[in-house]
Amino acid sequence: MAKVTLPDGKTREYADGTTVLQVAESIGKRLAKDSVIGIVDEKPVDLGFKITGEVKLKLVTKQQPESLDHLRHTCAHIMAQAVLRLFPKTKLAIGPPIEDGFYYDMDPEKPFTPDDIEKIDAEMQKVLASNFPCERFEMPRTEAIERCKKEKQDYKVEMLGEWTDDKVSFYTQGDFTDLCRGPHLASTGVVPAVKVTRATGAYWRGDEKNKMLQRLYGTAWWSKEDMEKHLFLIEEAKKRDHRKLGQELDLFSVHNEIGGGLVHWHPRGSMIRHVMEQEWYADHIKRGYLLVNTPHIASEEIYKISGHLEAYKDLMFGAMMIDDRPFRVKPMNCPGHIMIYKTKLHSYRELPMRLAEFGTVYRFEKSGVLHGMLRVRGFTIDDAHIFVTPKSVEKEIIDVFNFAVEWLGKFGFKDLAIYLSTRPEKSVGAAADWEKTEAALRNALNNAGVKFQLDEGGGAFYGPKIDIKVRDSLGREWQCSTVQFDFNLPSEQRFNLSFVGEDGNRQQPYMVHRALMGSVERFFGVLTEHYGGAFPVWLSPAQATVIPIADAHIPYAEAVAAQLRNAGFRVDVDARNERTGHKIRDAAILKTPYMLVVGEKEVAAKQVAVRERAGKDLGVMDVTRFESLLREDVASKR
RNA sequence: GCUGGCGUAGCUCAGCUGGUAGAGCACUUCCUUGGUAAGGAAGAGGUCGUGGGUUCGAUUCCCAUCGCCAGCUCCA
Repeated sequence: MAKVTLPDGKTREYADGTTVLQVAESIGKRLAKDSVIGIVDEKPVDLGFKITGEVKLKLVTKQQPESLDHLRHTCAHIMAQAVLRLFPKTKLAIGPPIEDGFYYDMDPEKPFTPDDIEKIDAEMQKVLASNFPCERFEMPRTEAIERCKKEKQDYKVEMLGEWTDDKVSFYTQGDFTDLCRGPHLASTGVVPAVKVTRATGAYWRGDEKNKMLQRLYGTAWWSKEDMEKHLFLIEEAKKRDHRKLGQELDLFSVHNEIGGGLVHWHPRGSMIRHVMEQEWYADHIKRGYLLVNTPHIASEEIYKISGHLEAYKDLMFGAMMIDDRPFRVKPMNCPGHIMIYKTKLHSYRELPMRLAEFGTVYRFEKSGVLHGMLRVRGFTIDDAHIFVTPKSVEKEIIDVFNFAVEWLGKFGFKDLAIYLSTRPEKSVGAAADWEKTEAALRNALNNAGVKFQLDEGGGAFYGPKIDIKVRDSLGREWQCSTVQFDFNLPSEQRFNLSFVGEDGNRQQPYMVHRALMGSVERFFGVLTEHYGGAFPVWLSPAQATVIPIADAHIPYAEAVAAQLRNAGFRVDVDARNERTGHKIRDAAILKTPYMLVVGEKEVAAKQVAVRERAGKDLGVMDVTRFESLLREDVASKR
């Protein structure tokens, strides 16, 4: 007798060897139809799994999000099956489900072309149509190694050699068999919607020392509509790509002749940056930060002291000789701020001392990682270094964290991912200090009630950090804010910083490195995608465009613009010899928040006809009335 | 850096198997003075990323190189 306990606590009895599917059928037709796999005693199993003895059973149905993982896992196998049919000599590596889809890493004789992808996709449809049952069988691991050797599946042999299980499982679906832990869908025909999306390279086991394999990506869903929706969202995301918008909206450019990863801010982009910087300065001054400015190059000597040459060398541009001394372009702003701190003796009463700067740094990033404004070689950090007594470091860290959250909120970033990043491989300082400071950051976050994830080994070389990441339109996470705890640079072995304590003795301060935006370039890129280029009024490079209907109305348009500019707003006049519709369209494409149409009637009444960028007509109003409308928008960061 | 793809006018792109280039938008001029997402006409604009090679001849084929794109690795 098999005794099955269901999630609701009820127990049912079946004959030994009853399958999971049969149990589902005994409960309800609908349940049986929607069940994808079973979970027996916490272990996922196929629907065909035969139950014996006393077990707990949970059925995973299509309605549960995790069922998609199993669908996609089976799809990875179906894709591999299609590939082997078309390219029999392909060697298979691994094929897991991922967010929104799956991939399979493989080693074909020739890399896949876009044409191959279509063929593979078509072949997959045939596999679906055949509705092969996915059948599990087991064999001893040693036997499995022999089998895979015979089939020349080198990567499977390698994996099997490393496993310790005595028995391993395979799955067969029609003409295809693959080593796999399972579970799988009952048959290939169960898959309603699947598509191969792209092929790229990927290192075997993610290690760049290993061979580069071909990774085929695919996506799969429980309905065609879900897949269409997903593909549509991807298309929409492409429209928001900051590189595309950067060109369309005339925000920035990058030039071959000057070099990759070196961003040129155009007037419209620079205006947005300027507004952000002004806001930033005001917020920092309000919180007692002190503004500083430091040079872009420095003698190597300083980077020996800081440890950059030791731990950060690969990311620094090469040395240039000046007066027979090697100099470097700065990769970080901390040494300069530290030197300012060191110019005099400080009392504990002065701390925390917060030195802030928009510091432009240059880092040598490998050419393949450069990406618009999000990954560049020269960028400006909205940097600050806070010199703080050990006693108040935890409070300062929380203050900074809250400052960062408030700052991101101003730009509509509410969905944040927070990480605690611990000691990296290349690091300086004693292990005990690392443990102590990691614990301090953890405490600070816990005490503030912040939920966070751990990023093992993701810290800076001089200390652990708290990172806040935001998502771009393609779902990629980008690090913006960072709060870093540094006990290394102030130490005797480095810059030997001190302050005079209450007892009159010299003590060593801690440092907090922090940035709210991280890189201004990256932040701007993410922001552009976030708003889809439709910047809120307070940030928009042009807040309104005055559109005279005919040449006769140009003087009045200029007068309106002058009045608004006088009031502190950014206003253009479109005096081109074009029809009104044309000018409206162009302003809409540039996503200018307001269009002020002025013709004969407006000139006579001394008014403007206001239209929003999305098309809404706000009617005719006095210029002063429009002025207060703008003022409200700016004040509320709309 | 690695694997694959791409690189034609300011932008978006056409150009089959080799015979030195085309469209739309943008730009300039003229006509038009037009009321809420493209008024009309004419003109100008390219050593087809760069350097080699094959060929009587290369934007087209081959090699190298640079850049961009998708990922991998790495990272703010």
